[in-house]
Amino acid sequence: MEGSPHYRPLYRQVYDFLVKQISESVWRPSEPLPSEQALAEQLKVSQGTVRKAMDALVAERLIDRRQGKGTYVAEQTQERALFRFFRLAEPGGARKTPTSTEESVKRRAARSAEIQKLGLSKGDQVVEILRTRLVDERAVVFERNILPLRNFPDIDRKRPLPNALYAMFQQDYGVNIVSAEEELRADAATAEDARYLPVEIGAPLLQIERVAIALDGSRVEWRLSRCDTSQLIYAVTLS
Amino acid sequence: MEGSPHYRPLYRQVYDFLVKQISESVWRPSEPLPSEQALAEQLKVSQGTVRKAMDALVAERLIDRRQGKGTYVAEQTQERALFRFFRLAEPGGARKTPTSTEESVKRRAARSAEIQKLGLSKGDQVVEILRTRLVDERAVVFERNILPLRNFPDIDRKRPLPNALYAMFQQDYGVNIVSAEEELRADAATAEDARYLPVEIGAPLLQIERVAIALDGSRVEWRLSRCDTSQLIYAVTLS
DNA sequence: GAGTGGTCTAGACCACGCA
DNA sequence: GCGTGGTCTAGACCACTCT
Repeated sequence: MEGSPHYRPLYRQVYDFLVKQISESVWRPSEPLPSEQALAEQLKVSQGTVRKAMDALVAERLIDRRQGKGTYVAEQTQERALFRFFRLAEPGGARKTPTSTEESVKRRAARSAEIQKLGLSKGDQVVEILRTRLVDERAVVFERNILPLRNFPDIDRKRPLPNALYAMFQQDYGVNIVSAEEELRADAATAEDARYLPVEIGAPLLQIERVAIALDGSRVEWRLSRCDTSQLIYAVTLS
Repeated sequence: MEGSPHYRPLYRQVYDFLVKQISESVWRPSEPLPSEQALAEQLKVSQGTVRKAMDALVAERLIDRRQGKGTYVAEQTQERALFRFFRLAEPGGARKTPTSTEESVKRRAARSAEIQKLGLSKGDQVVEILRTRLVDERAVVFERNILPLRNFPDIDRKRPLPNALYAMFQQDYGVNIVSAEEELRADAATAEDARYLPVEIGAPLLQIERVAIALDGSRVEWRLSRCDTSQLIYAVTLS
């Protein structure tokens, strides 16, 4: 009793171990984990305990279980990464695949808003990406991404950038995005918006502000999207 | 093996049984279920199987487990129902509690858009509720609700309507809302919007269209909210 | 101390994928 | 037919709440 103020179930410890292996790339995306039995023996716990730990990882979409085959580290394919967080769709729900046109990629010192949103320190550098995203060959989103350079050391030298950045985050930098906090509001189109999107100044746009959260809880992307929702809608399911 | 094309695990059958008890109000909101052991004996399965079935119910927020005490049918208090689905908050995430002013409640025949959205039949009746919702004494949302009369027989005679309709749905009609599909877009304020909200015609508003889904999968509410997001934002966490 | 949910085990058996 | 994940059991013990 005394000496252990915080009770920590066995399966939690197994969970932490598994997360560690994945985040340190001991097991890499699309590779199989050892079987549940093998892990149970290695960690000296029962198969049920390993299973319970894995249940949480499945829920967080960090691993995939395939009955009869094995358990694999989930891979963020372009397709999967896109549809997980890109919410623009046709009214009714049919998902649309966007393409993206890169406008600019710049490295610079972080500004105070960015320092605050991303939990950086003064003097830290960031990479700013401006893109226009098209659906059905129509420009519908003008997007500004801010990435801490420390998490993505040479990202400003990679061209072209893929459509789904998060797949690249995982592949090239070992950064797994597990969730994103979004704040939406309606706003009038500015002159800058009108330069990138076929809208009139003053037209209503949907602004999406996103902070993406990595596996270790750190905030690794700040994104501001200005969306023309005259043809598309932003779809969410609350539960 | 033949004769059973669809494999149906035991815990699924237990799950179905529990859902049935709750949806038929055999166990009512805030009341305790029988203990896991008691249910296991009654249903002739092991405690672990009952537990696994209940895990799903916890995830769907239909029951609450309290260690040392028991398992209870989740109760949609005003507070809980509100914060579960009402997403307007201050920038940064601090939740705001809205109040509501009732503008009108009318019973009428369903229109074709409503028939389609709610899966009704021609000639079915609906109740239409118009409300203005205030945050910090400021009108920020103008809202139109469409409810099938068949699900809520005398709802047009209840006054005043509570702030959180879903708590009343559960309490008075046994209807549990488990999820909601929302479609958001930016739109310019119309003359009607300007009558209810302190905004200029043409100002950008956030429109939220929601279909609420009940425990049995049926769509029981269609809601259109027009929101002034000059002070507040719509907050979601994607995961 | 009695009763409830929560964890953990060891072992059996089922469903599935593949060679 | 073997190996993997998926289900199910019976029983032990732990943590928590209330009396």
